[in-house]
Amino acid sequence: MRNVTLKQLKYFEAVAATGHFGHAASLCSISQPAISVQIKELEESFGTALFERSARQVRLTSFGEGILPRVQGILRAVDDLGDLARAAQDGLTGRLRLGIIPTVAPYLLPKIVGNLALEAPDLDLHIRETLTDKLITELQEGRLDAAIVALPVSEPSLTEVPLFEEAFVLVRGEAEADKPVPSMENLREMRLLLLEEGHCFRDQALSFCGMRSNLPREGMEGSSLSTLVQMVGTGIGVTLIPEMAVPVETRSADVSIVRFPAPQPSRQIGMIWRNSSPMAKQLMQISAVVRRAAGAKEGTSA
Amino acid sequence: MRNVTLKQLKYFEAVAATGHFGHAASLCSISQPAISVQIKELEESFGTALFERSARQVRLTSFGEGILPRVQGILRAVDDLGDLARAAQDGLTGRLRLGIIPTVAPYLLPKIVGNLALEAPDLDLHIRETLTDKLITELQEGRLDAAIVALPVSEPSLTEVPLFEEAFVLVRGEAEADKPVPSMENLREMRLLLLEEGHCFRDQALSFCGMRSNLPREGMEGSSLSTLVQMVGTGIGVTLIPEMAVPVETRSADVSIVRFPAPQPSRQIGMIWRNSSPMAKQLMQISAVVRRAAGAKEGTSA
DNA sequence: CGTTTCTCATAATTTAAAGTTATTCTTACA
DNA sequence: TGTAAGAATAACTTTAAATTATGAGAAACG
Repeated sequence: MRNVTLKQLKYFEAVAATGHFGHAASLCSISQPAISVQIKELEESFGTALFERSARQVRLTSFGEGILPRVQGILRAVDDLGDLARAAQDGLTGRLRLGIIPTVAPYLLPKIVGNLALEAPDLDLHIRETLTDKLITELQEGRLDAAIVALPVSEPSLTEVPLFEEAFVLVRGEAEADKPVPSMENLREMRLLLLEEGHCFRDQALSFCGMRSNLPREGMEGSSLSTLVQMVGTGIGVTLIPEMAVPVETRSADVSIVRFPAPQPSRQIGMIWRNSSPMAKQLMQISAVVRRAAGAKEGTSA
Repeated sequence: MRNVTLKQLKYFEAVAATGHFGHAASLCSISQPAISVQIKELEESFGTALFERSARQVRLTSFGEGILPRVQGILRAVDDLGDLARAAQDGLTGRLRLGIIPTVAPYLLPKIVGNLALEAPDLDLHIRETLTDKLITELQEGRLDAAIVALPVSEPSLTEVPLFEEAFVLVRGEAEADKPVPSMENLREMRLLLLEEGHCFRDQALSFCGMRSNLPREGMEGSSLSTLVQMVGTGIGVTLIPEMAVPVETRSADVSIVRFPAPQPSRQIGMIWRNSSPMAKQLMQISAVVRRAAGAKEGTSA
């Protein structure tokens, strides 16, 4: 037995609707024999007549009558697939699983969520905050759709798009507020508080200070920027934090902020996703939204 | 845009299930390129990717994930059509709209209904009782599937199948119970009570008595055999009824029954349906059930 | 009653779609 | 950096679905 096709079901519906092979044919924009043959094959597939043909009339058999609503349901369901597709492709809809590194998430997220809620209300946003390495793994395993990290990540299977440049500022005790900007040498002599191993910002800070990553002394690591700033407030040492974190983290700590003269230390934050991601176009749109949300200078294309 | 086909949906389901084009292909018993091409066309139809192909893995996109359950629903619905067909064709199932003439219905129906309930429990039986002319009209208009009437009807568009031969008996007053069987001449002199115009049995009775149909005198017509027998019981005249009606109609009336010597007057009851009816096979089966239900001598085939 | 008309079925042929094998391209992995 | 895995592409074949033309059966009509 040959298989049932959607075409046959469409023709069946048309004949049922018109009660006339010829009219059904023109309704389907094909010739009458084409309909006849396809209906016949459908009947052979079922092993039962769908229509009763008498000279002047074409009537549904009771079986045909029985399956008609089901057939209509099937055809409608198939059409709906197309509608879904149309809804899904243009505009930002559906689920977006976005990873963000911890040194960016708390400061950027409120803005992102707010902007996306406005500009992409149909987007179902899932956020995951963790270290860069983990984000990359999850991205490659298909458990995330995109991630916001510090560039570059230099994974050949991932596409990078810059979002904004983020300067680092020095956080020191409130007492030193009026002292001059320390030189590099000064900096190296200070007790620099760092994030734990794994945070990319830790490496970026070390790199700026021209230190090797195996330098750190005991008791000088914190698990978040917030902790570091609090530690600075107690006078243990100094630390670096990204510009973006300043308003939030220094609000309630006895610390002062120092901005370096140009060339300012900084890092580039960007968005990454699999090269193979079919959401690329949407992700590009989303990256633009995020960029605007960050209120930062436009990055150049990857 | 080319149309979506059921094949494509099947292949889509297979690839989604296996996460591998090659495996999906062998699952569908076709070659891998065939799957690739069909999936690609499906994606083009939708204007969106269904799968994300990276070198080692094939993953559903969120859109693909979204439509997968719907697609499975569609495929299942199509399979169900086939099941329905199988259920409908063999065995007596579905709706059967059966018409029966009034001079047969009350006596035959109880037996038919009982037997069909046993032998075709899945049959949804609709009964319509009315005059032959109306039954034939409704049959030809497709409002009935079959009818039980007196043969012949001689409609070229209808198939006739004999069910049984039914003798007529004379009903006269109880007082005349011991009188001899009346001759034809006697009969013509009696006041013959008849059914109203339109009943075929009226014509059959008249024909047996060798009378013209325009003979009847006022006040001698009844609307049912039951009425006629009651009238006979009051002594107004005599009547003819079919053998089958005897047990029911003479139970509570002061009448006596006379069976004629051979050649007995009789009529043939049969079943009719449209030549074009696709239920012909089933109707033939049903006619056999009805024949057995009537407990009558086997009729010969039409 | 034959004849015309309506309408579905069938036949012959063409066109289009779907499948096959062979090959290429990409990417991961040793 | 070469090898292997797996999807894509190409060239070609097979199969399915159209088309046009024709046939055949029943109703309708003069």
